Amino acid sequence: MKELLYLKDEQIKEFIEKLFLSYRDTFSDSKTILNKYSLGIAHNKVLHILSTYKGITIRELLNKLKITKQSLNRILRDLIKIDIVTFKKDSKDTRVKHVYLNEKGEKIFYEIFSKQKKRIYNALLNSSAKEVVDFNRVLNKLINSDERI
Amino acid sequence: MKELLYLKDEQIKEFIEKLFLSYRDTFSDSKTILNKYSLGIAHNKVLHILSTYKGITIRELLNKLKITKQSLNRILRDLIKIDIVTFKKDSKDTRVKHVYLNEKGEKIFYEIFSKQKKRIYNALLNSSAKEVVDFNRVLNKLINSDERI
DNA sequence: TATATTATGTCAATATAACTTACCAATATA
DNA sequence: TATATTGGTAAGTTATATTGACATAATATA
Repeated sequence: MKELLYLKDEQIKEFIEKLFLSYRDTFSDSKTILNKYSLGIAHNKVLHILSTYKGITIRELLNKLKITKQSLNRILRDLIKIDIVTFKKDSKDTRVKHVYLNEKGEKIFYEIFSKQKKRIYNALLNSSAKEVVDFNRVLNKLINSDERI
Repeated sequence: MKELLYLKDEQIKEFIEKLFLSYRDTFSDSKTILNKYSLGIAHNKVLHILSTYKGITIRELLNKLKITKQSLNRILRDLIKIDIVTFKKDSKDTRVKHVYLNEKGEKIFYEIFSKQKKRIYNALLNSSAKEVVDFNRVLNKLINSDERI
């Protein structure tokens, strides 16, 4: 049994503020690169997911991003225009489309990611392995309150 | 000296994804209440800061939020319209305005906060005190890369 | 005292990222 | 065959933010 934890509202407010700041700053770190390719944060998020979940379907993308397919389509059209994504029909269910980054896409994403990486890398490098494990554990509890793919 | 930590890109990507999810979900938890008062996430953030930093000045608000004063003014106008903020001139420098939530404002913010609180509360309550401390420590390192007020 | 700077407010135009509503086609499944 | 699922698209709208310009009042400084 874990020891009891007494939580004041002020502490919880602090955590909410910090979650916002860590998100905001992590996604603003990459702005210079995004501007270079006329992309925005919305594209950053899609590229991130495409890089992690290779061959993800449109439906799964929508479930992860929790945006409408009209919004996603705007983003995908931009990515198609600059030729950094490819699609492949599912072999069994031909309605389903799998999305991939092509070589150019992987390169551009890595450029973006390198910027975002620094903040995380520095924070984790200045932490102990135990701290990182605990950080990850609490983070998982924060996001696993509701279901994901 | 802390033990060496080996970090793969995939692990860092995971952390970036989780930071996004924890932020997004925490700030979508309060949507029902915000809708009730015709407010949005931008208002939520300002109310949060006003609740934590009572009597904050406009300049400090701008520095915390990192938005333009035009954007902040739109938000403040809405808060004035529904009569939940008050202002007080600084006694020494009368250019400076201090912003406060009034009683109605504190009430509405608490309604909003109560929704957001649940996610954090549940995550932290299911964690040990040590885990929470480590979580906080890493979070601080993530956001203290650049200066704030 | 004259000038510069700071704090705040406002107008207009624009950008980004999302939304709602509606409709369509192809395919899969009960 | 009827219904559900996967994906695409169009029109119009909303929320949040931007840039640039201009204004006022108060304070700081040369």
